[in-house]
Amino acid sequence: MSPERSATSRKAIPDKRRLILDAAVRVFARQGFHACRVSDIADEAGVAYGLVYHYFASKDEVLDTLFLERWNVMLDLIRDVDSEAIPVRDKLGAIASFIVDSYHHDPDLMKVIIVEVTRAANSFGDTHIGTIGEAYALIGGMIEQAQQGGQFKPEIDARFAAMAFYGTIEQLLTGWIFGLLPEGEEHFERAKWLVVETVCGGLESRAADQAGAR
Amino acid sequence: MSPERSATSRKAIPDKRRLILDAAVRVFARQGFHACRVSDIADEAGVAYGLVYHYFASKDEVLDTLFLERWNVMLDLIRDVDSEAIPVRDKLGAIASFIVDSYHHDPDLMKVIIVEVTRAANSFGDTHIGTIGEAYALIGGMIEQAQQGGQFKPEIDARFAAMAFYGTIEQLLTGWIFGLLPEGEEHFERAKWLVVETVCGGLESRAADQAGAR
DNA sequence: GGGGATGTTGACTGACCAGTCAATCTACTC
DNA sequence: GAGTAGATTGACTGGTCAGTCAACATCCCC
Repeated sequence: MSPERSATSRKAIPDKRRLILDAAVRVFARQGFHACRVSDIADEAGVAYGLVYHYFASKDEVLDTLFLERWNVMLDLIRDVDSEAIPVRDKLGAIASFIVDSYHHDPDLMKVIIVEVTRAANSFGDTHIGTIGEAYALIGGMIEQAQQGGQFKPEIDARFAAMAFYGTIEQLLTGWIFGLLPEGEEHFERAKWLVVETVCGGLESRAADQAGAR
Repeated sequence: MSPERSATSRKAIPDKRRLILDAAVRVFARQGFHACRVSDIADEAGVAYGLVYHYFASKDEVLDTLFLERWNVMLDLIRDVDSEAIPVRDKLGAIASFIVDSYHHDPDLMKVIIVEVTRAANSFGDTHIGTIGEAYALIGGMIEQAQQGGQFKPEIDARFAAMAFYGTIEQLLTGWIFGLLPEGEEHFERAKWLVVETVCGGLESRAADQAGAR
């Protein structure tokens, strides 16, 4: 029936599965994981209730799949960036760009990941703590290297600095998700620059040496 | 029966209510809001199931109460700090200190607030979006003032900068909550300094002017 | 010491929903 | 075109749990 990629996929397996995953993103984003029913996902996807359980063992597994799909892409990107011979500022800029672009292209998915996984200490966050922490650790490693190279000051624990960097980005996304910050192409582009400039360069103007500084 | 503050409180109303709230903090922190039952709260508090509904209209109202109690204390502190005639760095430092100390003194409560409210875009976060946003706005105002005064560079949108600051703190708490960062007196003290130093001064060492800098 | 108000109890109910399953359909093989 | 394997359907079930309520306890005022 559907003309696209019938030649690529040996059997027609992936279509409906993907349909369900994409529908789940929309439903989770709109109602939240706990508040929605599995039937909402099936309805949104236009398939029968039972089909969700043909492709996924449980409601949880649907969210797990969505999270891991995206997070692993990010981990790959971070590793790629890390292996390049470019300044830290550019490395961090590439990561910030990736995350902001991810939100730009699929805000619902990023909303779900942040709201339902990344901060969900008692449910999905706990399940995926290893995977989540890996990203923090990779960024931390990058920063540590920059400290050893003299580009970053050594007195700030690299792990803490990594959290500052990632926390800044995630809070920007949160601001967009909650409608507290202006969205749009220009704002997204500006945000990428801002994250790097804030975390690397700081908010203080270079000219003035603060009176209260040690 | 209980000797403490029987003279202070006209009637013995507050005791059991407080008991329930404190028990709820522990239960929410341990199991999560959605995963726990109201009977868990009652059991933890050592009171009958129905009593929870004598003091609170719903399970939701228990969490609402916990969040508002704490968040309003923070809003008061931010307003107080804002009205003082001290450098921005000290103002931001005072806010960071307050939040870190809050976590130090009652990690469970802060865990619940961050995990269940601050990022819960589809449930409690949405309900309290006004109250939450007020904190961001106050911090943003502080930063804007510092920009006008020349202490902070003007090219970074103050609202975005406020998110960077708050996001950094919240991510540190998240790191502690998930067991990804070391906890303890020294680490908490160090974290306060780190937040301010990172956000105000940046990660880059002053000496080196980056090759890639514009 | 009567009587109203407030505090406290826990069994019960009604709704809700994740997950099951037997039946039906589709597509491909030989 | 019979046979098989996987895809798809949706009615049903079993357990869970928020919130109700009627009864009992305690306190305090007159």
